[in-house]
Amino acid sequence: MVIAVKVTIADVAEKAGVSKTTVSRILNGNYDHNTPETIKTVLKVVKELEYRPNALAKGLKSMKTNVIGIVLSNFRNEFWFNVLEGVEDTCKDEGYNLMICNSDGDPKLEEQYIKEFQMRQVDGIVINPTVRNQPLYEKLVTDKYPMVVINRKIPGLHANNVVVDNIKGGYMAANHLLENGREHILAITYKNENISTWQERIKGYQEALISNGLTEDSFYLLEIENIRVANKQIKEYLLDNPMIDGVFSTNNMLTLELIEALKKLDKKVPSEVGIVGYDDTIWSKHIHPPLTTIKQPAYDIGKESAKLLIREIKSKELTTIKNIIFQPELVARESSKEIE
Amino acid sequence: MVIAVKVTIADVAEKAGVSKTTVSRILNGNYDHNTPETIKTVLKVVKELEYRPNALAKGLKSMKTNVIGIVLSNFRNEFWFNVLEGVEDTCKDEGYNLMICNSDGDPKLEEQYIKEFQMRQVDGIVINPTVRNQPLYEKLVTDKYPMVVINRKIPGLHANNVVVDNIKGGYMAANHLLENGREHILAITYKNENISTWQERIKGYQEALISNGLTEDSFYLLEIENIRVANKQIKEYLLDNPMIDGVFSTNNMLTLELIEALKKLDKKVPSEVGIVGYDDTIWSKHIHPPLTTIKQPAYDIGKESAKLLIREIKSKELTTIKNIIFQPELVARESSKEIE
DNA sequence: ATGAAAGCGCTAACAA
DNA sequence: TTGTTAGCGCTTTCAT
Repeated sequence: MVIAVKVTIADVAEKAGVSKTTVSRILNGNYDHNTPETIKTVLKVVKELEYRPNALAKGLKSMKTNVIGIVLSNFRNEFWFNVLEGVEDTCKDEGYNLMICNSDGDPKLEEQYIKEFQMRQVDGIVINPTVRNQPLYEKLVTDKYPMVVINRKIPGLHANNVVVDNIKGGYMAANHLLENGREHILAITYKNENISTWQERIKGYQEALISNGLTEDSFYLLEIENIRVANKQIKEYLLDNPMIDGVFSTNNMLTLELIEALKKLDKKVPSEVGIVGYDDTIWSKHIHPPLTTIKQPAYDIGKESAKLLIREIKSKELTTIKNIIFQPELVARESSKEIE
Repeated sequence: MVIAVKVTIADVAEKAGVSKTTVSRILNGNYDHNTPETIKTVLKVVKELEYRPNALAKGLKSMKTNVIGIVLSNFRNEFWFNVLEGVEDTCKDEGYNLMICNSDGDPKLEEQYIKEFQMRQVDGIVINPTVRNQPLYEKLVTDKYPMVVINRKIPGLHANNVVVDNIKGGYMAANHLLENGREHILAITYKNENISTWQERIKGYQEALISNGLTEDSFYLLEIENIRVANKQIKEYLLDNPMIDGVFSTNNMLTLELIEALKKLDKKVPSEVGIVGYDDTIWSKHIHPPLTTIKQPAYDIGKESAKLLIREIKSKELTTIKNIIFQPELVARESSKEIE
């Protein structure tokens, strides 16, 4: 049995009878000035000794780690896993590794994690911002720390941004319900004044109503305090507003609660209430009735975000800030079927 | 505006008028031998300069990074996200950061990722093994590389292992169906000869049938080649075996396909066919009819795995290998309701 | 074509 | 109580 001993470049050099420099050069593909024999022996010794470069030492010299970090605000939503898969795939393709953490929506935690990433000399970060850390984000920008802000907009922040057109998404949802004969459409969203995602989806909803000739009097908006009270809030709202015949849910967790609430109240979908949800989750088409959703290209968002970040990391010159806006898509199913 | 410049311990030392050693000591809490004034000035300068230690340099010295790596085989299953959340929470509590990658079930990729983790001097790894890399796993064990194998057993491998009792899970599922009047119970699983997870769930299913007085003639087993053909395979099987009145699905993705197939065949759940699925996913109780499932404590699995790993990392002496077995739980809902 | 030596930022013996 | 120095494993300039 071989006792595990860490083998360094010096061991390789010694055994191969050359200098560390030579080994380093060969390992890094600077073949140009080396004898074929030297190359061969060195490579052979590397194999024999199972030498693996120490990334720490390498990084210390070059101040590059080939690691990017991602700060998510939530591990409970399928959407983020698809994003993550995209990010991970890009990392694999580009030779990066991925550090991940979960701010859980807490700005303090977010700040701490970002600082840890920086201490670890992570080459750049992808972040779904809590939006409560404006000064921190600003600092990252002025420090020219490679960064991509994802899924949310931070007002006034001059940073790479990858988002989906949420106004459009909201518009499509509400418009679809109107087209299918609904007249009193409720929009359900999380209560959070600062998050562009929710604001925009609601804005789109409002625009759809207006462009269909309705007025502000026809806006029905329910803001959920948090997921735990969602069910209760929704039931109460629907009881107080029995005219509601269509619901646009801006979040897939809330959609599940909505369905639950409707079932409890014995309101039939779609005959009495039509539903459009957000995010075409894996279960959307399997629930009863199959759910009409606004689909977001989560995987591509992740993929492009990481690509954008790595592009910025690699480019020596100043890269211009880039703004990628993906388009949502309506997937029509039974839950929003036309009222006969 | 301040130009971003990386400030090192030397900068702090100089500005504070002390040596690097002193700064280092104070930063690491070795206050014991320092003047209160020294401490105060140093800390003040650290603040002013916004000094952040370079984790690379630190790690190079100590050969410890306070990073653990996790190798998942799948980013598409809610189960893993709950596991991940548990891991991440433990990391946060214990001051570790997390690197993540996705082997996607590919042994080659898995091996590459593990080696990368090692090059990065990751302190330890959590892995859901592809099971096709036996020599690699053995080597990690003999090298005493801190590791926790999760969710699957590797035969003969003397490593920390955190799993759920899958035999019990399979048993509970089948037994529950029998208790509720089902007589011809199909078990659906992925075709993969080597994965303990599937084998054990099927074993439990068989044990349940036998202990209920049935014989091997009553075993109905469908092995799915891959998720894309699942629907087709299931439909064909059910057509060929119309006596099936109960189905145990060993995986939540397959369950969705199963439901789809039953709908297509116009078989009513639970009146004609009773269903028990695996993993109490977020949508289980919302689909139609609400799904009876075998629930696994995914979050706790993640949490305990990371704790176990970090315990091993921190312990100087040889730790004894630990084997944690979680118990599954049956969540009874409508999909398996008794035949009247 | 190859090597010696300096140095990345930090810690820790050892000295003072 | 504090500082000097060596060195973690690697890359890279500058010699040769």
